[in-house]
Order: sequence, then C-alpha cells, then structure tokens
Amino acid sequence: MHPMGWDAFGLPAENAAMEQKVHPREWTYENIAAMKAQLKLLGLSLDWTREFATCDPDYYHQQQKLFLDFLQAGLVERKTAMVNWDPVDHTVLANEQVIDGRGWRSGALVEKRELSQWFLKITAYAEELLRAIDGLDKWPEKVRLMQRNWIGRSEGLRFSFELENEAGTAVDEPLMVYTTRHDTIFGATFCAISPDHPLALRLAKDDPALAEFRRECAALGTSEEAIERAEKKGYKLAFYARHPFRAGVRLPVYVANFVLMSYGEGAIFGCPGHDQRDLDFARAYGLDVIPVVAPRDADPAGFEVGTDAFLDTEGADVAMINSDFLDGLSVEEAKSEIARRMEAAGTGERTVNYRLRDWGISRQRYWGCPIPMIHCEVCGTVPVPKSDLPVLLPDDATFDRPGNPLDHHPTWKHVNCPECGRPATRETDTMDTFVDSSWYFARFCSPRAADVVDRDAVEAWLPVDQYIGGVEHAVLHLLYSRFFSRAMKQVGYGDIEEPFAGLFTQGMITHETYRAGDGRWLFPDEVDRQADGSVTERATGEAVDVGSAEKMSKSRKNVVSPEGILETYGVDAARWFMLSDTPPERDSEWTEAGVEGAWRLIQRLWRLVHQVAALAPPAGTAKPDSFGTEADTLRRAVHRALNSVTQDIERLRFNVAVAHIYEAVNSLSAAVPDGNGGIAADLAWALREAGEIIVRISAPMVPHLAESCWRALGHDTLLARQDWPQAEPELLIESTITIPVQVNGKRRDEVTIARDAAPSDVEAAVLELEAVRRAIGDKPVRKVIVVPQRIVNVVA
RNA sequence: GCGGACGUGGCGGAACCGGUAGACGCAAGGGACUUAAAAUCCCUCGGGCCUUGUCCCGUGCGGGUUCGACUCCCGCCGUCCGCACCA
Repeated sequence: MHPMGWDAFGLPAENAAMEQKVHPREWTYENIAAMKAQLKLLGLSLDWTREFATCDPDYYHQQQKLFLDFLQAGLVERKTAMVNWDPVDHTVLANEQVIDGRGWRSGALVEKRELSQWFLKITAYAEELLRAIDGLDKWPEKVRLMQRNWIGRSEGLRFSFELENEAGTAVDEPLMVYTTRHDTIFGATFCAISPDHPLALRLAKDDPALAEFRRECAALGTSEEAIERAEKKGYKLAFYARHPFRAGVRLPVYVANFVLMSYGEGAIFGCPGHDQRDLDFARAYGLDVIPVVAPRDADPAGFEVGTDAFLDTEGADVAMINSDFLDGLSVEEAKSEIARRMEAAGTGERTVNYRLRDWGISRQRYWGCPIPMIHCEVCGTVPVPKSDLPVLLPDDATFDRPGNPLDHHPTWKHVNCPECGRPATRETDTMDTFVDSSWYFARFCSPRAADVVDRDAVEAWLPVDQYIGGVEHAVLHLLYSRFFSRAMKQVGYGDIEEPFAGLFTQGMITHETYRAGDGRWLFPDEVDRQADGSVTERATGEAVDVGSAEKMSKSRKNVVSPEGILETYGVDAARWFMLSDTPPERDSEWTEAGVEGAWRLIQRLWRLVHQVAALAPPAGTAKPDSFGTEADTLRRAVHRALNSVTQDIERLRFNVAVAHIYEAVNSLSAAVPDGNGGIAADLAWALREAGEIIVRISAPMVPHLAESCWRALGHDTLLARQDWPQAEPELLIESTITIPVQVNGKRRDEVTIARDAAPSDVEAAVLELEAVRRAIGDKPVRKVIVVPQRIVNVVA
C-alpha cells in the first residue's frame, strides 16, 4: 500500500487568507489540486483511492472522537502553564517548535506567557517511548539517539532541606531539590531556586529588588541566550538551608537565573567542585569550593579545583574525599549510601526525571481541528457529547485582525451546556497540526471507516514497513506518532505500539544560488554558464556571484520549475537524475548538466533497444543449448548487474543501482555488432535477454521509457506486471578468476587461476611469476598469505 | 559546552567482513564523422619524474595494530547536524 494524502491544516492557509483575502479552505483545496496534478505527472504508483486531507470534516471528526477517548482515559489535561508565545503568529508553540529561541515557522523571538492550555500527557509514556527505541532496529541510529536525548531520562534523588532564617530559627517550610549527584552532598556550599519557583514568587511580593531581579531573568529568558548564557546571576535570600549531614553548617539560598522551574523541583543544591555552572556561580559570588571527588591516587589535602569543575567520574578511578562517612567510596557507592540514609530518614526518595514535557496542543487559530470542549460557568469544562460531533469550523470567519477568528466570531462559540442546558461557550482553541499528522497512517488503513479506525485493518496493515521523511521530523512528528499509536492502543483502536517499523530519512534537492553585482537574486534560467565556467546574467552579460547549493527557496530564487523540466526532458530524465548521483539520505544538487546526462542515457537506451529488436529473435524464442564466448561474456555481465541492482534497490542504494545499470548498458552496447553482416543465433538470443533485463531493472527509475522499450522488444503486455527477473546463479560464478599478487603488501602482478584452486597451487603459481621473483630478489620467502579468491601476499 | 556524523580526483560519488583505491556518472582535453555545427562514436583523464617504469607518492594531519588499513585503535585539525544552563 502506498497511499497519499494532505497534511492541510495550519498557518500558511490562514496567512494566505489574511494576505490575499481568500478563504483558507478554498486556498487549501486549490493547492491540493495543483500538487496532485504535479504528483500524477511523476508517474508514482500511488493508491489515490485512500486519499484524504486532514482538513476534511470527516477526518477531523474522527480526530475529535479520539481526543474525547484520550480525555476519558486520562491522557488529556488542562492546566496553566508557562508557554512559548509567538508574537507574530499569535499562537502557542511547543518546546520542540522553538528553535534558537525563535518560532519554527515565523522566526519571531518567542516570549514566555502563562496561559490555560490543553495538554496531551506524553510523559505518561516517557519510559515506554524510551525503552522501545531499542527495538527500532530499522531506524537510523542518529534518529534513535536524538529521541533518547530528547526524552532525557535521569535517575536521581529528591530530598528536602530544612530552612532557617538569619537568626537561626527554623522556618516551617522545607526546600525540595532534585539532584543526580547526591554523592557530592558534602561539597554543597549553596542552594539555588528558579526565578519562577513558588517561594521566589511569594517573596517577590514584599521585595521590590527581588521582583526586579525576576523581571530581568524573564527578559533574558529565551532571547540572546547564546550571549547571556555565560553570565550566572543570583539574588541572595534571607534564608539558609541546613546541611543534612553536617550539623551546624548552613548554606546560603539564592534565586538564580540558571535554575529552570520546569525541570525537577525548580531548586538545587550547588556543588561548585563538580558542576561547571555551580562553579561559575560560586566564583562570581565568592562562595566556598569543596572538592569531594578526586582521582584515587591524588592527595586529598592537596586536591584543588581551579576554573574547571572536576567531572571525570565515568570510567576513571576516583574516590570520595572530604565527605565524612563517604570517604574512600566510589561515586556509585556514595550515591547509594546517601539515598539509603535519606530514604531511611524519610527526607528523600530516589526518583526518575525526564527532560520530555507534556505536549501542549492548544493553538489560538482558525485553520485547525476544533477542540471539542465547552466551558460552562456551572458545570465547568465539559466534553461535547460524541453524538454532537463533529464540531465544524464556521465558514464565515473573518481574518482581518490579529488573534483567533473563532474567538471573534459573533455566534460560533455560543452554545448551551450539554449537561445543564444553560448558555455556555465553546473552547475556541484548535489543535496543533502535529496532532493531525500523528495518526493519519492509521486512518489510511481504513480511510472511509465510520469509526476512528477499523481495528482489523489497522492490525492487518500496520506498522508501516518503510516510512520515508526528512530528519527534521526526528523528534517532533516521529515521537508524537509513537505516543499516539500507544495511546490509541490504550483506548482500544488496535494492538499497534510502534507505528513505523522501518525509517529512512531522505535528503533534499538543492540548487546553487546566483546573485547579481547589485545584490539581486537571480533564477537559474536568468543566467548563462560560459565555456570557461564563469556565470553571467543573461539580460546584462554581467558576471554573477555563484553561491553554494542550498535548499531551494523562493526568496533566494534557487528553484527550478517542475513543469519546465518535464516539458524539456520528460519525467523519466528527472527521475533518473534525482536517483543517479547522490545517496538518497544526502542532499542532492540539481544541475542542468546532470539532467542532460540523464536525458542522454534515455536516448541511448532507446536507440540500443531498437538495435537489439532489429537483430534479436522474436520474444519467447527458446534459449539455445549453449553460448559462444561473446554471448557468454554479455550474459555474465548482465546477470551480474541484475544481481547487484536487485540488492541495491532493496538497500535503497539507488545511486549504486544506477551505476550498475550503466555497466549493463555499456556491456550490451559493446556486444551489439556494428557491421550489417550476419549474427550468430546464440548472440542474438543473448542480446534480447540483455535488452529485456536492462529494461526491466531500469523500470523503477524510468517507468515510461521502460514500457515503450518493452513494446519495442515485441511485447504487448505491461512491463510493470512482469515478474522481477532472477539472475542465473551459474552466471555469477567465474570458473577462472584474476586476483592481485602483492609482495610485502605492494601490488606487483596478478594471477589468473581456477576459482577453486588449492592455496598450495596458488602459492606455487605466484612464486613462478617473473615480477614476483624480481620483487623478492635474494631475500628468503618468509610466508605466503593466500586469501582464496581475493588476494595473495608474499612476505619476504 | 555536551552528544553524534562525516572528511576519497576538477565535481557527485564507488570500494561487501581489513584484501587491486577512484566503479559509474558529470565536467575537461584530444580524435573520428560533417562543408560546418548539433547529435553520435573512439581515446585520455589523482599527483610526480627531461629516470615514462615490472617506478615512486597518494583516501584531512600525526602516530599505532597488521603480511596487508579509505576501512580497526589513539591523538589532532576541519566541516556538518542535534541539544542548549535538564542539576
């Protein structure tokens, strides 16, 4: 099954609506029609009977049902949270959608805002999503690693410090911290809490200086963090934390800009000796640095930490120092001992933390799937009953002002509460479009099912055998989809955990850029390449600056129009070129010369097939009993190529497959007699065989040409329906082989010998060789290494 | 800063488990055909040497392991990607 559909909700449609005064739906379906027409020209074997768009009411109807199922299963949560606010798109972004502090689509600097949001509880599956990565053995290691890092599991200890005020009086509120380095507790010299920590919030109310410090931190927040990162800043509170194991020792407590509220407890203890951030902070504020881990052979008294924290604990032979009852223990032993004591005392517990956060899906936009919830003053937030679904988008929205058109709409949000019947309002947020793309593959299994999916169809088809996409989806789409398939299983939509068994991340087609002297970008068809390799602007004849190959983009004009290529060279030339040069996982540069090369191959193959058709016996002629040397040589070359191409395609090494097809074509060219004399029957038969095999194995790349060639060879069937040919095993094995001969590792000659010759015979033959004897000279032969069918090396 | 990948001719790239480095294509140069051009076909195409060979050097740099290293190990240099103070 090779279906195609459209991920069609999202901002571009809405932006077009604002800029061009066209309704998002109209704009979207027009684009779909245009893209579908282009795709059809490419001759891809797509199953269009399963086509749908995520903005089809039927699709988002099912998605709303799914949302309600997740809600019931406890996988949906509404909570206030600090969110990433995109001030240009006027919407909320997930962490994953913020790149270098900027919105992934708008590029605007993202602000922090506190909003009430809908969340999918992906963290409920954090452990499972991490564990199951091990089983994804047909995924690129790179993507698996990125997901592991993204989930970011850590094992640590959660424990509380008792606080006291300046005078030493206990304060009736413990400070909870999280650490993975509880072994370093004796090196603790301060505590720090996040500017967003509840304690900081409360204290700031009566402390204008602290309030100001918090504002500074918020402003630094996401912007220019690259510059500000180095600077560690803190605000000292009038509290002290009592050291849990050192009676009478108290640690100053700071509000510090480098402590994140969203991870762990939003509070830490600082151990400057063994954490670079803590060390930077300690140096800035004149705090003590107590080393507590040192190489086992170092002198504890003389061991000091300078400007670099001592972090070398993994694998190295280190031991605890300056740590009372921990002295001499390894890091691991010390961790266990501290955890044991704290758990026994009831002041701490071992916990596991994840970097992964819950997935905020609320977007303040029109062109998305409405979240089927209703806010009632009396009943609270209640789900729309399934029988009332779908919650359809209103057609008559307006797009002439910023903010959410659903919220602006005069009537749409006003409904009666499904529980008490009183006037209430709809949720006006729509879902993140990553929700739409998190389960479409399941819908493809039964695209017209009345329910979310047909369970049997899902179990019959999924997981997807070979999923293909760009690396840009390595953590976003691919992690969400893995979560969705598990969540769908939990609420009863089939037994699938992993949606994609095999993953392949393909590269992009790039093109070099052209820039005129005055800075204008030029389209590729606005420039000429001169014989000396320089490039000039066609209109002016002026020299043009040629930039490196980059992702095609309208702004840099380094684009080529598919229509133009198809008109000039045809789709097969375009397909052949895209596959021929570069491995599919890498970016591939589109060049005029490259397409012309592909076009030449197509002409050449066409001519060759017609020559063969004129010489060869009719299709289906019985295979001769024996073949002469010429015919045999051709057959061996073609069958070897067939064998290679078959493997290359299986392994998605299309550029290598193309190279092997070229080799077969070259062999066939060489075998076609150029005179117009007679031709031996066995060679004629071999020519046909070679022509048919070459046509068949090139069909995946150049299907239209291949069908025409198939007809030219006298067939009236569809080549696409022919079985893939099988190489004859005996043609892949040579009875005599030529292997290189080395003397002391340097190639001196080669020897042609029976393939299965005994090593002793090979050795004898090699020592007879003139070149070998000369290379050995008068040195004694110490050893002869014979690697059967590979190489011989004489050591003298 | 942490993690990862990669570095091969003028270019894109081949080279299986450590066994002839540069397959195949592009570009370039030369030749044939042609009145001429296009197309096509043939030849050359990593570097060096007034030594042209049965030669020497060569897969980012420096070491190492091995009979043998583009491939494995150690240390550098460079490029690209991911993460971004995750305690």
